[in-house]
Amino acid sequence: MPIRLYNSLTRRLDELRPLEPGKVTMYHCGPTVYSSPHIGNFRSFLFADVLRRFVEDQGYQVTQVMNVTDVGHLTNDDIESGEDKMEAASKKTGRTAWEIAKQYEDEFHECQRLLHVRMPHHMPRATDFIAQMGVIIDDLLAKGVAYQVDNGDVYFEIAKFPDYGKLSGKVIDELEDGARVAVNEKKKDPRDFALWKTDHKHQMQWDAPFRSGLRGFPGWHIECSAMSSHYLGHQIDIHTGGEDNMFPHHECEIAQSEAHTHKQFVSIWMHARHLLVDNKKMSKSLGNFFTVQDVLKKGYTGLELRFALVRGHYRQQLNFTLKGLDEARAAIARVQQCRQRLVRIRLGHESAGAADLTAATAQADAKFTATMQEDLNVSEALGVVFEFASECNRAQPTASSCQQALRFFARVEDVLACFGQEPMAVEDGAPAELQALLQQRQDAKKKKDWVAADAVRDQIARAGWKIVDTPQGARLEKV
RNA sequence: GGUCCCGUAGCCGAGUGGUUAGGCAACGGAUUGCAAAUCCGUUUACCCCAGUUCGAUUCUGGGCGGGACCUCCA
Repeated sequence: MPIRLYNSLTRRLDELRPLEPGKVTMYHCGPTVYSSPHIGNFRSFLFADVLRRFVEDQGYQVTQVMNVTDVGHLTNDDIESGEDKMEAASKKTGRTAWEIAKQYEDEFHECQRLLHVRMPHHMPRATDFIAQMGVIIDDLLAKGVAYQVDNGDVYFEIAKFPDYGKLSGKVIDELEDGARVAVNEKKKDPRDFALWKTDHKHQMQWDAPFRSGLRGFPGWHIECSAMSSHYLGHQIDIHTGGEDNMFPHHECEIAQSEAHTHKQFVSIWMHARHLLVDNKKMSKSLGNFFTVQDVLKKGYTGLELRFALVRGHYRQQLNFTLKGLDEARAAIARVQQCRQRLVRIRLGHESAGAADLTAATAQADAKFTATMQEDLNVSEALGVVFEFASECNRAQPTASSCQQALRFFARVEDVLACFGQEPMAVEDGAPAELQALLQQRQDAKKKKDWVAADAVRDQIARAGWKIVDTPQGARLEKV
């Protein structure tokens, strides 16, 4: 069965058919490093991560590139006063744009780690690709699809690229009601977008690679064309981003890349819906704005946050709440509890039964694959996982069945990474002093001294462990 | 104003033209000294109105409500 993915370009589910059999190239529009990454950013990046993991799970060799935008992302692309976000952050803080970029890039990587993201193979910075951008700009000028205005700015000329609008479906009439289209007098068409901005005062400035003497910095869109072609070639299989990237960013990428190469830039465009918080768009003014660190400071783990952000279908708005994180915690515990028991039976710490889970495991595995193949239906796939966990809990399985079931859970973890590693058998992990306390409690229980027994239980709980009583006796589990 | 998406039980969230999604929460039961975990059972579903159909939550049209993009945002 093929993987089918919703392609924003064709507006239907398309089969993933890599240009090179067995290999898949992916490009993801990454962070603009001018502020701390927030949970909405990571909804998109975790979607990309799950996509990569599942495609790899299906046997493809994936090459994944995610850019770091550290220059050129204007606060407004069309207005002359549009300011580079890095520059704006610099003015606000009194630190250099380079320092700011470094700080937030590091913070971004830290968040990736905390959220169990499989690192992309390449995470290039825009500032390291000025020369490559220059080559493309030069070519676009030579081809006559870009033009330079008197102050040196270079713009891509939309009129020379009839396909402009094919991704977003935007057919912009110049005098659209309600849309705030500011007119830059220098541009031939308001939709024309900047490839190069001439600015001698900009902190981050380079000699225009296509014409010396013109100090300035690149436009935002051109970096993605330069970096994706550098690492992945002129044509790539999948390109992702948040829904807001579709227009104008991706539309512009298509225009400049395809005008440059005359080849179809991307086979499948995928866009993640934005995250809502308390059913509202996340914004600082509403007080519902969370960075990744904000959430972790509240005592939630990266895994719990990952679960909460990944569990909904990527093309559906997902409502994030703190309560949702509590639910995530409970849901994760349910699966880990189940795996814990399977591990114990496999190792002989708990008695095995006669139930054969082979068929149930194979069925869950096949269902998991099928739901994920259909446009990454994570919600339904999680349903399969939970149902299977219940099935395991109900059964008194054989040791080898446990082994099989655990392999399935390991696969789920490899793809979704939202439950955690396979739990250890608890005997392997409990410190000796806690084991001694456990024995004390057993003694107290024997004497029916419930007060003493409960006191010991509380003491163990404070150490981060809990007592599990079973018909076979009591044992410790890490909370 | 233009383009588009959504409206499912207390909450979150899949899916389907006729058969239990799932998670969390709540309640009852089993188990337990009491808990925890686990199992069994239960509760309130498909926004409204028309239409198509033997039958619609699922398709079509209209209405109401929420959201997104068109401006920086993942």
